[in-house]
Amino acid sequence: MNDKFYALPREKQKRIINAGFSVFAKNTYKKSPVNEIALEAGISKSLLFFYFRNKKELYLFLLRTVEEITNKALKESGAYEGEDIFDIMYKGLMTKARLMKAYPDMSRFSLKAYYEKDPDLSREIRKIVSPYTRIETYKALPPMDPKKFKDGIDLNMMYRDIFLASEGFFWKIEQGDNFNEDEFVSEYKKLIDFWKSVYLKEEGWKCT
Amino acid sequence: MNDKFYALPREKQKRIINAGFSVFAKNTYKKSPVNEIALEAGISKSLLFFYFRNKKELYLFLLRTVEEITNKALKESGAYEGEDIFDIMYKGLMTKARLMKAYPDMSRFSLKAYYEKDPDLSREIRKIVSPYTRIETYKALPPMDPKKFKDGIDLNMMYRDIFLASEGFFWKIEQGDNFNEDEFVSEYKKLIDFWKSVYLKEEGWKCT
DNA sequence: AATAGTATTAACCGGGTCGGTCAACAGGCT
DNA sequence: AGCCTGTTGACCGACCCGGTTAATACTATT
Repeated sequence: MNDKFYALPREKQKRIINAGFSVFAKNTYKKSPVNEIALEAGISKSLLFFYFRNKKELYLFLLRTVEEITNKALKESGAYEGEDIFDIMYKGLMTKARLMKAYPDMSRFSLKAYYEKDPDLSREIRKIVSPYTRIETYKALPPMDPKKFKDGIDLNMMYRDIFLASEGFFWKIEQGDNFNEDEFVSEYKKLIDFWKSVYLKEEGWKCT
Repeated sequence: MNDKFYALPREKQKRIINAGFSVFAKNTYKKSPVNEIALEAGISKSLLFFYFRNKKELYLFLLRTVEEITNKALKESGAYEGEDIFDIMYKGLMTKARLMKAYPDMSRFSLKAYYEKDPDLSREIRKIVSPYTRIETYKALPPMDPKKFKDGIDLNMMYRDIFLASEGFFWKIEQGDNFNEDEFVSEYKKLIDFWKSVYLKEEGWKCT
């Protein structure tokens, strides 16, 4: 790929990247017209081929970009160091919301990439996509202090419930094209507070 | 469309229908090759064009078929007449499982149809797809007796939690192509039982 | 204003795909 | 053989798509 791309104003880079996410998220790799990406980015197809040698290079660049963006966001949010499970979830939510605002089609793109079947690509895709991204997260639940939770609660099932509801929540948002960040966050906060009230012994602090 | 189609053995009809669901679920209407459908159904493209005048007719037929199938299934399951919410959910689950086994790609197809943008189609799609199918179901929660639930539970939030988790559950299953019906049902039963244990006052009967 | 250098595009090419048609074929029945 | 019904391979014209290239617009420098 042409290094000139990095010299572009960030604004324009993002427009191109998002256009790529959008088109590749909608169609298979093979059925995603480069022209459509260029159009959506507001540039000509020729220029796109000036920055990226060919379609494949563009695609793989986008895939690497996903990794880069998410890793950076996760590190910045401090989502890894968690004391209590609800805190972790809240942090995760905020980063996800920020990401969805900046790159609306990124997650759908990466999901589609994960299931891409094109023989030219699948090998290289699996080389780039970090395996843990799509792992069944609920199996790696963080250590929790059982004393904090109400008696008789099956913690594994609790985590499963929370995890599934979160997935459903994000999924519904990714479906509709109307994405109001504030509403999104406050709705999810309500959910977290509800879970706290149901599962936690002491109805203590609410998340800020 | 040609009435001869209905004279076909049910087996063959289903193969064609499912092939249509599968291909149209993967791609946009415009980018769904009729040939691929024929191939997947094990017949020739020519024959497909013998039964259906053109691509559009085939598509709309499939859409009407979705309505027909789901309506029939819902009526048969008695999912409408519900005493308690968990019972309703359980019935709904079983019908959904049955449907997913018989028509694996149907729900993804109908979802995609809902968001189809093709100018030739969107008008006629909206004419066929019954509006209530995609309504936010959790707003139409059935009348519940508050006494049965533990004190202090926010019933609306409870229903929201359950609804979202179910969506997430179905969504995860629709993603992966491995669909084990038994495992599916038993997993969901576990969830329902968990919810009962958490939300209900008397830990009574488990669902059969 | 002329030049030079860079960013950007319109026009084009060859190969492939797709919706749709049609003449032909296969197989059972009389 | 002749007929009917179900089925297909081969074909067509239009369009699409990845990629190239020659030309244009833009900007800065002299």
